[in-house]
Amino acid sequence: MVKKKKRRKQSGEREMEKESQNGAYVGRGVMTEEQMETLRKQIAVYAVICEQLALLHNSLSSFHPLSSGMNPNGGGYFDPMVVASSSAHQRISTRNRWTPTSTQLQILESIYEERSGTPNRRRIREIAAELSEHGQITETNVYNWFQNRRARSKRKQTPHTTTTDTGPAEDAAVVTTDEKRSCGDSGGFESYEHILFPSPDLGIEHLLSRGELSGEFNSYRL
Amino acid sequence: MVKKKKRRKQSGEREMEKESQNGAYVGRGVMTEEQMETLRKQIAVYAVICEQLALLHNSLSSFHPLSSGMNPNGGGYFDPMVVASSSAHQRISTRNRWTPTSTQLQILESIYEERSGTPNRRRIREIAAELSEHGQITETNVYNWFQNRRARSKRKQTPHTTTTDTGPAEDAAVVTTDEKRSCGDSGGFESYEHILFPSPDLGIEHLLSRGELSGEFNSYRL
DNA sequence: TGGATATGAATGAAGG
DNA sequence: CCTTCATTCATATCCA
Repeated sequence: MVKKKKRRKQSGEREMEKESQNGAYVGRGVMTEEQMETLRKQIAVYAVICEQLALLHNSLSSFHPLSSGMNPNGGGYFDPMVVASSSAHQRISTRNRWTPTSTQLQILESIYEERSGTPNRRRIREIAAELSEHGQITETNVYNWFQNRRARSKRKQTPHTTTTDTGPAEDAAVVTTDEKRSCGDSGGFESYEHILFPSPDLGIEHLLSRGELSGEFNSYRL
Repeated sequence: MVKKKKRRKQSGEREMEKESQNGAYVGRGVMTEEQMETLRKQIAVYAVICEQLALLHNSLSSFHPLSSGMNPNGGGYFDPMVVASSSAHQRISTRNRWTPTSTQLQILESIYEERSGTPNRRRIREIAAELSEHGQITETNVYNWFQNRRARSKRKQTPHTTTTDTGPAEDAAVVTTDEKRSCGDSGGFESYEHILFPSPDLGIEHLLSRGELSGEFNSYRL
């Protein structure tokens, strides 16, 4: 998904091989200053965009006013009940529900896509190891995630319109039942090809606009 | 061969100007293929980072994906959402959520009472079929309704003493890091700090590779 | 008009 | 794997 502009390299990596416009001959493997400048610009642009996104993100994600504390592991929070009172009791520990970070989710999704079926134990281990780079996670989490993911995506049932729709303009619709939820992105390397050389002047809004990124999915169950 | 330099700069525009490490001398204004490759990687990294941030941002911001998942049923009333189906993508900012009609609600309640147990799938189907006579509804709706009904009635007995009440030991929690649903945010920003400014030199494989796949599935069981 | 509450839906985890 | 529960999110609705 994530349809990027079809524009491919606007800084021809190609032409750099064929000629040298600054006069000095350069063999394959070098590029002109101009070309280099273009690349530099692109990097700068990305840097800026990243920065902006980061700022934007920060401003948007405000912390919750009356939230209770979280445990340092980042995986859960304090339990609302039993706090004071009781004797030496394991403070935290109560209910720590793991929540994947967006990065983790993306990775999980991409893995999920490449092959159906729940990964075996070894694979789970690997995945967990990899994901731990992006946040707190355990093998059980990974296991559960795949179980749930699979089970839930399987409910695609026809929303059996149940007739009586009174639907005057009810278009065919027919839920596509793509069930691939957001971020599907092919976690492959090839996926970055499209975005390798986008127009440097694209702005933040451009990046954010492809927001709906959902392949779609909803209504699971039965 | 990628030596992991500890470099931190966000755009290595400098070094590409200074030397040619592949031996071939190149005048100012050109760069070796290797250097160019480095730049290209950096760009790719930024592209990916931007993408990640964008995704992250989307997941955090209030509106979320869900494009056409739910079948257009507005229950008793219509929900103001886009119409023109011809246009491919438009902003579906409002999620339409099912709302039982009063008739449906009555039926649901009565069913709920007669058998507090959980209706199984078959039962759900029947109920949905019946209720569809009184308005749009899906099995999922019925399922969710019972789920929620049961869960909430059960929770009625536990007056959540959360906040609001001068919680004596409440605020003791002290925020260490906020995680929760918001994935990162506030202090959590550090959680994806590693993808924000990874070492440009090797960030790519870290960010993009995961297509190694392998294996077959066997028993996993944790 | 903004907060409090009700409620549909999403999802991690537990049981079987 | 499938079902169920518990918790949480996002909205709709209400009220002052």
